[in-house]
Amino acid sequence: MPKKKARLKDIASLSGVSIGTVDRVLHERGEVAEKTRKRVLKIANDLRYTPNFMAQVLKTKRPFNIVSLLPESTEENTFWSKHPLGMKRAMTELDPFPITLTQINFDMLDENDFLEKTKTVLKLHPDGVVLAPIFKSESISFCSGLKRNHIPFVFVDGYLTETEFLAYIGEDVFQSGRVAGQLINMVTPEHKDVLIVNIAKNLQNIHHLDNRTKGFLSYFPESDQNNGRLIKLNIPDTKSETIKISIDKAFRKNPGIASILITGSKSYKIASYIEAAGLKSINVIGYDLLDSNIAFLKSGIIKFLIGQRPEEQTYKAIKKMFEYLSFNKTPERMEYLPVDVVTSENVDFFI
Amino acid sequence: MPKKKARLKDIASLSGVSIGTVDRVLHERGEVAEKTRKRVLKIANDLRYTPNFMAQVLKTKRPFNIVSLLPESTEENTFWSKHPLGMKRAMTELDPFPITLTQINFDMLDENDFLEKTKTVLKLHPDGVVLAPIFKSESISFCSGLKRNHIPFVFVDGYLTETEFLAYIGEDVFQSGRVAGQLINMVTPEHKDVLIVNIAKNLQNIHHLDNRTKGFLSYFPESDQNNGRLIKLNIPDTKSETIKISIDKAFRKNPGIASILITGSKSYKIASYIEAAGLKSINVIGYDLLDSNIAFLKSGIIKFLIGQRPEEQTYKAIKKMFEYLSFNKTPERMEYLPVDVVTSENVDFFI
DNA sequence: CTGAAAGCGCTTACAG
DNA sequence: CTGAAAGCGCTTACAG
Repeated sequence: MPKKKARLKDIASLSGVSIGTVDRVLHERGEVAEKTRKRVLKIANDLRYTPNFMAQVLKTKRPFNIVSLLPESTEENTFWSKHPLGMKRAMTELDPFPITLTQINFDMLDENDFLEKTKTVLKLHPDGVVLAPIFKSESISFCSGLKRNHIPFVFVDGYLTETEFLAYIGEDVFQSGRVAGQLINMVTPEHKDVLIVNIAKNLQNIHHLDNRTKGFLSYFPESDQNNGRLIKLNIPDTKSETIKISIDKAFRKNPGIASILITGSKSYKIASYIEAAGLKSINVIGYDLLDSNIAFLKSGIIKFLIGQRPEEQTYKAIKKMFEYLSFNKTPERMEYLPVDVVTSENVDFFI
Repeated sequence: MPKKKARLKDIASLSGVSIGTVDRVLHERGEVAEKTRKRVLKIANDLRYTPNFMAQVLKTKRPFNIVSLLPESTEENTFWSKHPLGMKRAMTELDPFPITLTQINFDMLDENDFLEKTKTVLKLHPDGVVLAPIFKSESISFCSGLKRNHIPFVFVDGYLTETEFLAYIGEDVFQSGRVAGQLINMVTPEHKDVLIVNIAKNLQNIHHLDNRTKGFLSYFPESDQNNGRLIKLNIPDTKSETIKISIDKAFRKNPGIASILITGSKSYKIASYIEAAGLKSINVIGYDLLDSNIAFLKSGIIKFLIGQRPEEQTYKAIKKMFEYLSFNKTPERMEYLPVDVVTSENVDFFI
């Protein structure tokens, strides 16, 4: 069974031609008599020829340059701090291959900065681009530019159906909302209310969070448990003071609240309020394994965090782009990573 | 920054020697004047030389033979059906390299069969072995035989501290018990009881399940919630009839039971009973994503399944063994895979 | 339309 | 102790 691999040489000698001719046939470079072609093809097939990968790579020296365009991680928003790690891991694995990666970051609160950075990317003449399409219309026009230049691109974190992206690697946002719905439903006592909190400064985030909220709400009609109310609260600001005031008000209006879902990654801000207010019996559920969230998970204020494997997103994005460029391997277009349910007892495995 | 990689040739010309000499220095094959050695080493260092992986593999043709020794998947126990898939995935990725894998399976209810199969393994003169040490004393003596023959071995599913294994990839069994404890604690109403069920035919399994049970129980003293009792039930048989009788009895004796933990992979057997008895409000929590368990998860009878990524265990075992054999890369010795919390809403991502 | 040859970077056996 | 050369399997430019 582990019979030796056939080589060009084997095909050549069996077909009575030189390896040059065999290669021409196999690579469809033409200039081969039809009769020869057929014969060679048949023998290659019979021998189940597959090229020796090592020799191929050793020989073809064309280097590919990948450029990533992602939001920069800030103190206010550390969600994006994991993404570079995934790219680093991918690049380490791909070290033997002739590829380079240039990482460009933009300010996710500033569309003009994004526009600037797209120009920087184009100037680098990338062979492939990995990006997070935070700003919708700006991203669409950037992607159509890439398309015009025949530069393939892979999305992480979100995707735009308006563009011809090579692949998307990331969360199934709607479904991650449903998972939150199910978890909240399990831990909320009957007839108690649930508060759904959106904290978002800009429109882009709101769109994303809306999808989660839709998924979350979609869980409930089917469920026979829990008849409490689902109360939505939008907080258009990330300041602790604003948050405190909003939540205070919500609690006063709705004394039946037993659980809170935070649709974005800032659950630590709510948890911090809950802790200060001594509301230990409230179930807090949020998203993303930020250090500050994990601290509240471990101290018991946050019951569940839902993870979306940011590091794996970029890791896979780089790998897929590489395989596409180097070996013409067309990737699975939509790859939804698992929605991880994380508690204080299993969180250590995820960090 | 992506400056071109240094080659032997570069080092050779800078040191004023031939590439043969450079190679001798770098591989510590001796027969080099100390002065030359030092000079070459310094230059190699300055150039940050790392060998071209592709060229190395292309040249060194020594094939490595890995043998796996795992329980066979049976109709009664499909847990082991995922493990071959992980090995297959690893082998597909490693297709370009000269390795072979021979899979040997044994009957996990028959120690004599295991002993027979260990002989088969040795006869294959493997360069490395991947095994699940189900039978403790038999595995220990087999492993010491491997050791004597300088054959490295990697454990999956469990490990034996008595042996000099190269690596373990698998669950943190105790911690997976704690995760179960936490989940049960979250969904069990106050003052209600929890039933812990061990279903095991043979001693080996009991040992494994005991560790989970210990982890499970360890969760409770710390918790301030839930003051119900924790009732243990051992069922020394996997027949549905025996199970029915045992559970019936447990329920009659303890009407306060609100939740059931099954410490092994056979929660579908309990779920089937619960469904038939119409006990919809009982929380059932079990382990492992067997098809039959997943069916009950989706139908709502099982609330949580805890997954241990069996496929990833063997995938990583093969990869680590390969990297050790081919590139002398000593792996992380203990690799605990994440304890996955799986519900009906996120299960599809895991299969 | 086809073949012979050089060369990718490394390893190894051989000659000196 | 050191160098020159062959060869792993493939690709590519060149000669005919």
